Amino acid sequence: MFTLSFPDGSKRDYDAPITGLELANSISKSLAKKAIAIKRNGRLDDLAAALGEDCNVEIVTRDSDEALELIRHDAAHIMAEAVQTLFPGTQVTIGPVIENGFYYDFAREEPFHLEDLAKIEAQMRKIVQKNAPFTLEIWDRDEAVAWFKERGEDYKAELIEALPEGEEVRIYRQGEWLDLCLGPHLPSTAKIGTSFKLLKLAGAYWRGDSRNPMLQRIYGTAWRNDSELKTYLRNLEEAEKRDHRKLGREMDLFHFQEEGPGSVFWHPKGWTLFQQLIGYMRRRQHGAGYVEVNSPDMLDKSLWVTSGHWEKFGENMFTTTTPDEREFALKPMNCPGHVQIFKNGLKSYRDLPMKLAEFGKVHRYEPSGALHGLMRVRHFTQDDAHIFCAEDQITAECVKVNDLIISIYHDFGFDDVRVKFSDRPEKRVGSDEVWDRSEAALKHAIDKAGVKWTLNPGEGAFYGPKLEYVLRDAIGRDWQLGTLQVDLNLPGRLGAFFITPEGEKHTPVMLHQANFGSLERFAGILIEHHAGRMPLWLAPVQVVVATIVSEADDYGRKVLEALDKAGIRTEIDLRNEKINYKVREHSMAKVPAILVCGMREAQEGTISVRRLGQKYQKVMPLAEAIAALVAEATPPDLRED
RNA sequence: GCUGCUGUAGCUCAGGGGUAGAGCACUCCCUUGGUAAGGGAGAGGUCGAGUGUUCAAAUCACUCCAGCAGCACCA
Repeated sequence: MFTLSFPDGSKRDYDAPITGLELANSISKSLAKKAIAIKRNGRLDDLAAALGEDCNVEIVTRDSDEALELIRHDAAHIMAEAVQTLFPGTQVTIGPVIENGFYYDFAREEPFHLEDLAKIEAQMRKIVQKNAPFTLEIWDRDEAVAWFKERGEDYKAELIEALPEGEEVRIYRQGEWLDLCLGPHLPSTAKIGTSFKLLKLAGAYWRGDSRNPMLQRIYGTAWRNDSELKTYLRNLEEAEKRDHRKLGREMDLFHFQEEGPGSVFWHPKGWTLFQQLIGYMRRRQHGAGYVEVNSPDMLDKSLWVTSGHWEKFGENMFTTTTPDEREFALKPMNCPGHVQIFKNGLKSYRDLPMKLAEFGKVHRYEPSGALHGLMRVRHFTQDDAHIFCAEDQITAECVKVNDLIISIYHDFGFDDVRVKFSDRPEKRVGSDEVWDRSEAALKHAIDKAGVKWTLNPGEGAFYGPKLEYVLRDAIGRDWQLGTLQVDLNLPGRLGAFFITPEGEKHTPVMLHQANFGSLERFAGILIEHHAGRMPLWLAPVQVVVATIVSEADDYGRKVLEALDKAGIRTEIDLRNEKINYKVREHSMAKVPAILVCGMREAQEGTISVRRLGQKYQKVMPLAEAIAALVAEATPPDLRED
């Protein structure tokens, strides 16, 4: 006898094993109809799975969140069957569920074409209509390998061979077709519904390793119903409108051109935004005890060899040979330069922690396929800083850095920052003992700071473990912004030391930190976050004064002058156009405030304020309007409240 | 870097073996109009670059460059 416990707290005893479907049926016919899987002690399983022991059990219906995962998983299987039906000889590899959808990687000589997606989708709909049941079979490992090999499915055979010893070989059959799979699955193909769509084609390396052959990946999305699918597709379209590359062009912020791949041409408006970011960061750094420095853009190659950068990143550095045949490299980082500044002149323990900050333009020859608007460029400005300290100061300094970064992001409206902890990579400098210490120190610090983090194994910098502060762009892609790294290696390699109270030479620890990270990338993220509608303090043009009739132009100029004096970035529109036209144009240009004046305002000394996104305007005395704008345009770190 | 796709006017895009088209933007003229497009006229392109096929290439083929999506990479 065994007992099943249900979500509502009730319990029932059973003498013989019972399947999920039987259980659902025993509760109610309607539940059985909606049931698509069970959850046993919190883990999903097939509806056909037998329950024979004490456990908590829950019937999963199609309305649940778990259903989405199952639908997408099944859709991947169905897509694989469809592809193999239409393109015999194609090998299947893996096909997992991802956020908002699924993909499957195929091995096939001939490339798929975009037009093929519609055919595959049509075939999928046929398979759905057949309503073939998904059934689980446990196969003998050797037989399974032989079976797949016989059919030319070398990748699947490899996957089975790679299964840990003692693990079952689970095969799910759907009609004629079958696949190796952990499951669980829906009861049958029709249960996935018809709300799916194949979206894109791409290449992807077998097992994620660029030394392996490239497979062909087909991405799809699947939802519970058409309205969910429609909403998702519409959101995708909306997100594309926020793309900073598109907005950058429309708002005249920056551009790229063929001669400078991965290099930004900042236009006056974009550069204004950029300068606001720098100004803000300078204030924050100053307030936190940093001093700003500037180090050379180009340094002798030997320095990069000593630091270890050459060994790891030599191929990604821009170099130049001078007429006297010295080889120089454009700096890909500021740290070696900052170490030189630290080394210049004897440093005492009294100087620690020493915090050097720089807005340095760094140059990295990024692979062509990695370039992406402002997010990934070959020349970018790092707001990076290096804290030289003693080992017993690491924790306290890291906690301060973390607090600073979080507070900075908060000022920009980013409250959902994710933090990843990346530990030692394969290719690294320094002994394991040093790595043990630096990883432990950083971990200790973030835990002390009370930050939630996830582990990113093996993704640390070559000289030390790192925290990555990650934000998401409009289309859901993640980008690293800030970082904090504990480095017990470079200072020693570059010969930095300080004098201890005992009068001994000691190697300092270096904390690498970047708050914005890349200013270019941060600007890109900001633009997407606000869909171009920047908060007043950041907007390149904060106010446009627009006159209704040319008799009001003189008054308009006075308004401009007053705003200028108040430090508001203002433009004036005296063109011979109707006010509708001017309002439309500046609204589309995402100017936060349009100050309109006609003869009425000129006579009364007022102004009509129209804020971006609002349908109505407010007429108020000029001085009052300016005061309100000045208050709002104050950067968050300078506000009184 | 790899796979697939794309490259025509400032922007968005149509066209397609017989030496180029639309809308918006731009310039000029008329219009002085009260909160998201007043009217008219005009100007603007070696069709990404190179090579080849052809009587003829923006159109076809190849190479390169750049961009887009994804993968790999990201100090």
